[in-house]
Parts: sequence; structure tokens; C-alpha cells
Amino acid sequence: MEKQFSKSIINRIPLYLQDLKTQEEQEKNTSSVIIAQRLGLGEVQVRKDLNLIAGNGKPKIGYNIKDLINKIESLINVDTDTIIIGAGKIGEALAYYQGFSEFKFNIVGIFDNDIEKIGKTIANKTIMSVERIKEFCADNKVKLGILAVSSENAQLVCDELIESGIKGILNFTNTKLNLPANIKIRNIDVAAILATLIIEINTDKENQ
Amino acid sequence: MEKQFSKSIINRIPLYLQDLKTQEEQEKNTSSVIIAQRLGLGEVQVRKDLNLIAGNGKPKIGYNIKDLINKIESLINVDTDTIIIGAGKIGEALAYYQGFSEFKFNIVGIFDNDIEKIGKTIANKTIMSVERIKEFCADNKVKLGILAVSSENAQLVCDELIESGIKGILNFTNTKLNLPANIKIRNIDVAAILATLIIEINTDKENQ
DNA sequence: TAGATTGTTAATCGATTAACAATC
DNA sequence: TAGATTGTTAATCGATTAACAATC
Repeated sequence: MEKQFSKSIINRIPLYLQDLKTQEEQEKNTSSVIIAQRLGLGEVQVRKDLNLIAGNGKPKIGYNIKDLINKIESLINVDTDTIIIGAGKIGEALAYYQGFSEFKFNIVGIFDNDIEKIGKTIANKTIMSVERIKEFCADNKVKLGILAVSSENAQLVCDELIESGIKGILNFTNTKLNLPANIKIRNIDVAAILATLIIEINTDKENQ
Repeated sequence: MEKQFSKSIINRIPLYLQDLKTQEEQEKNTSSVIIAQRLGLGEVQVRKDLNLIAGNGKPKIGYNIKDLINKIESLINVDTDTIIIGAGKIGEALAYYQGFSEFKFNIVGIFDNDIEKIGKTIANKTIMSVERIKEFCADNKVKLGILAVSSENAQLVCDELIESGIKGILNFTNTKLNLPANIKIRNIDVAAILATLIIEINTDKENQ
């Protein structure tokens, strides 16, 4: 639906939404210069992005903040039902994480394969057996799965999620998952990201 | 030190290291074709990257795996002392996270501002007061800080870390931090990343 | 009306890919 | 030697930035 955005624009859209929400209470309109400055982007880039996203800027006046927010939220769409697989430390932290509501994500279920954990409650949700994933996704309209299982089980659970009709996966394991082109993925390999940071520091000629 | 790498190459270097380590036991040499296939990259790109990183491929033979690993590890350098600030759910999950050792990160300290938490132990480490950050960094040679505090305190603690001589920050908050150009940063805003995923899904013309 | 700010077209920049020469 | 695989140069592609016309 709607228009197709490039990968780089998609990565900026949530930033725009976050920033616009902090501007919302103070002003009615904003401008590409203001947004660019607040987010550390180029103003032409912001203008081009906003034109593509909403296309309703007015010369001299700028952009109506509420309208921009609505346009961006329509891309995120209504509430997105999401499940977490893996109730270890990371899965638990994500279950308690408040930030998801900012983008209208609902964590509707948590799963684990550990018989010790199944039945217990975290963040007001009862941990279910991974065997129930498919059934649960069929009964509810789960769109996204957050993968916080061990590396060894990652591909297995990934396959399960795909069979369950899930549309996207947020992968916290360091396993490189194989999936069909119609399933979208984001990898958050915390250690690998931290490694890119130390490599940048160590190889930066400018400073030290 | 060494050569300067582009941002896109830096992001791939940890992937190469991870993959090479899984190849290490089975073979002595590998090739750009094999690596490209395993990581889903172009073979020319791999060849160009490895040439820039190590520059010791041999026509017909390929690359010596152990040698490549050594070269990449020399970019990551010796063990990197890292502290975590914020002993909430996310900070705690990170404290217990095993994956850091893959890239030789040592979590050497955990800090919080909550008097209830200070003095308690997680992952065999005693939680210290944030007031001790500067002193601790001076005594030890801490290079990186992982920021897992509340959004409201993020900039404050960030400033503290910069004053403490830290070189890089891994920011788990959704606050856009202001920092000097010589301090490097990686932002992991989990909700924002998840938002890019649902936007890609919702705006993808191909599927549905 | 004049000025500020948008939107668009063209230019630049950086990264990826293709073609091919070099060589173990 | 012949073939496989590297390394490099040129071409392409995509994203960003610059220049400028349009307009509230």
C-alpha cells in the first residue's frame, strides 16, 4: 500500500515522528530547518523526505506538526501485535520495555521452551510454551516476532514464526537467519554493533 | 592508527569475523565466493573488503582464515574495558549477556543512581553509584560506556562519560545525544528499529 | 509586495557492481 | 600449462547536497 520508500528514508521516519511529538505541544507548525537542526540532518534532505512522506508543506509557513504526525502514524498503521520468543534476560527486559507504545506496538504474548518458565508471569503476561506459537498467531493477528532465544534455536524458531504467518522479525541473536524475501528482518547483534564502535575508534586517524 | 575504513565496511567487519570463526575449525583457507554466499553479500564486495582489511589473498588459493581473523582482531585490538550505566532490566540483561566476549569486550563495572540498587550484585559485579563513574574510569582504562538509563538522564550521564575520558557510547535510550565529534556513538533505539520494520512491511508494494 | 520557505531539477558524492588483467 | 581466484580499474547505482524556481 501507499508509496515505496528507500531504506534510508525508512530509517529516518521514526526519528521524525519522535521529534515531531516533542514539538507538538509547543508549536502548530515547524520547518525543515528546525527539524534538520534538531536531528542533525541536512535541511534539503528533511524537505525531500517530508515531501515524499506527507507532501503538504507550505512555503513561508512550513509543515503542520499534527498533520505530519498523522501521516507518519498512518505508515506505522494501527496497533501492531507483536510477540516475544525467549523469556531469558533479554526477552524479559523487552517485555518490560515501555518504549514500544511510542510506536503503537502491543506485546501480546511471550514464549519460551523452558518448562521451568512456562506458566510464570512477567510484565503481566504469562509465558507460554513455544509449541503454542502457531496456534496463538492463528487466533490473534500477530504481525511481528521478537527473537530473543539462544543462537542455536534461532533458525528453528524463525522457521516456526514464518509458518505462523508473521510478517517481520526483530532478531536479537547473532545468528544469520535464512528467510524468504517477503519476510522482513532487522538484526540487533549488540556485540557486533559494539564491535563496529571500537573499530571506528581504533582506526580513526583524526583523534589519537 | 592503521587505515581509515568507510562506515559501510566497518559495519561488515564484525560479520566477517563471526563467519570466519565458524569456518576456522574446518578449513585452513577460504574464498570470497564462500564468504559472500554465507553472509549474503556480493563476492566482489567481499574481495574488496578483505583486500582493504588484510591484503593477503592469494589467487587460486584464497585467504588464510587464521590470518584474516588475526588481522580483524588487531582492529578490535586487545580487550576493551566497558562499563554499563543503568542497572534496570536492560542494563541487567546486558550485564549477563555472554556475546560480548566474542569481540573481547570486558564489562568491568555497572552503575546506577538508585540507592536501592547500589551495593547489590548482578552478574558477579557490584552495582556502584553513578557518582563514582569519573573516579572509576580514571583508575581503570575504560574505553566504552553502554547507556541504559532513563531518557531523562541520558544526556546528563553522557556528559559525565565524556568528562570521564570515554571514547565511545552505545546508547540504548531514545534520546538524541549531543556530543563532540571525537566521541563515537551507536544508537540502539529498539522501538524505533521495530518501527522501521513495520513501515517497510506496510509500504512494501511487492507483498500484499 | 518582499521575504521566507517549500519543492524540484541538476550536480556531486560514496558505495556497489561489472569487467578484466594479474598470478599462484 | 590451464584454471581458479585475487586485485584493480571503470561503470553503474543510489543517496545526498547544491542551486534555483515556485509560492504562501
